[in-house]
Amino acid sequence: MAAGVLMEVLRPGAGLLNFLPLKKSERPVIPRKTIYRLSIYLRCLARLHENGIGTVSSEALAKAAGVKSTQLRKDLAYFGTFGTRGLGYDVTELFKKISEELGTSRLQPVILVGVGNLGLALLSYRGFEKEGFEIIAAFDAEPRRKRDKEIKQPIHGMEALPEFVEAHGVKMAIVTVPVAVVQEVTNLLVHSGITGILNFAPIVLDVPEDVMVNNVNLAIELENLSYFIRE
Amino acid sequence: MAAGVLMEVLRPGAGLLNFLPLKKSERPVIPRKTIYRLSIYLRCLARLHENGIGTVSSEALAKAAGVKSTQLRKDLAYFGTFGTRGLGYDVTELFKKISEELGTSRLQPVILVGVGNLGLALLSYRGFEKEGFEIIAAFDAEPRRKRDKEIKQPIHGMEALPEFVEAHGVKMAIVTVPVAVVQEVTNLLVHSGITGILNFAPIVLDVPEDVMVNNVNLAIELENLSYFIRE
DNA sequence: AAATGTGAAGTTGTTCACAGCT
DNA sequence: AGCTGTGAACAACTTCACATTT
Repeated sequence: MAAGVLMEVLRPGAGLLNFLPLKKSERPVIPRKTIYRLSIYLRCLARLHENGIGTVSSEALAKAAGVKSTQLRKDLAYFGTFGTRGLGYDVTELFKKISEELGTSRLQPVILVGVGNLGLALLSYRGFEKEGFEIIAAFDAEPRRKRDKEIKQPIHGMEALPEFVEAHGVKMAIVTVPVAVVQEVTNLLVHSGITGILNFAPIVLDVPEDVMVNNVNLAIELENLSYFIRE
Repeated sequence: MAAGVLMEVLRPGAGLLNFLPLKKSERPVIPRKTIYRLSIYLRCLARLHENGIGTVSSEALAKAAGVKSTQLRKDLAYFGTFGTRGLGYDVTELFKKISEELGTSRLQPVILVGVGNLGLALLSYRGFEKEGFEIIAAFDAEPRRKRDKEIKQPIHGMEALPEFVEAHGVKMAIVTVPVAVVQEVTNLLVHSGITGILNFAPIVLDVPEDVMVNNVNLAIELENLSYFIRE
């Protein structure tokens, strides 16, 4: 599998489509786009593995991921050299290395805020767990309201959020609340200790420097498509 | 060469972070990232307008959009000059100009394929219509299956798709089918005349050059967040 | 012979600095 | 005085070309 998209990250003050967050780790600084592609490579490698393929060339893997082979090799070069010249890469080993680099080895707990249409769908979306994330709880201003659908996660009121986040050491939140309240909700999240936000509201969130926001804006994706397909 | 089977062939440029489709219109070639940002500016302008603000400086608008003011001005420069020096931009006028440039003035019909969890949520998602898109119909392999939720759009069987697309002149499709069938569905869509696809499956689709695919991959978004927020 | 790894070249995108209007 | 518009400088990213290894 693979295929990433591009909803780029917006940090207030830096801009759309910009670069690395300031984070000055000792590790080599890896460009954001490379990180994105590493996720894609990971999914392609998973498919190769499922099909019993043990070795792959940069050419073949790049093709599956939709990039040039030189780019793939450059991307890998940021954090090591794993290939065998004349042969290619060991699928399992490369998977493990990229996985380590991305830090996706462990299961990450995530909360979701805003149990409306979209939130409800995401709560039962299978795609997350398979990739190492688990939405462990949901929060909503009206937790008791009847939903169209049964979900396995509990829905709490907003007032329970700070304590829950601290108690469970949650660092990431998916935010699917209406645009009118999203900044307020964000403030609460940040205050509670959340440092990564996946935001579905069509607005640029104001957050401190050490908090990262990834925006997913479906209307913009459509608009973008519509621009490029017209004559 | 046992690998051939799952290597998705894709057109150069498909996938993540790619560039302009080859489309060489007479119009100035505007970078993809700029187009993305234009959509954001548009939404900021709409909010300014709602708040009764008639004039805005590049500085202020850029701040709302999360970019630098020079970038905003450069973006606009690709297709005209609309500001008044010493004063700024007329909100209504700039909105209109960007809207024209993006071609979002008219309402675009869209179909959705794959009425599962996510598809169902998107069908009742309010965010689209407000931005000029209308999902006019849905298609699914099991159109009669009972859904958890009432929606206003009709759900047709896959066999009805080609005729419908032609009859209604639909150009864009949102694809929320399982990864196992997404390529097959894509082939049908392309064959039916669809040229813009918003794909939620975690795989790189194989499409002809004149078809554009935007991928939305939520697991990758989360993975990306998780990478950048760790210490 | 086949395929990786990488410096160098090339391309694209962003920011600066300031000229030029209003 | 304030703010836009833009060439030039800069930075990031991609691709090329090829030396290197198996």
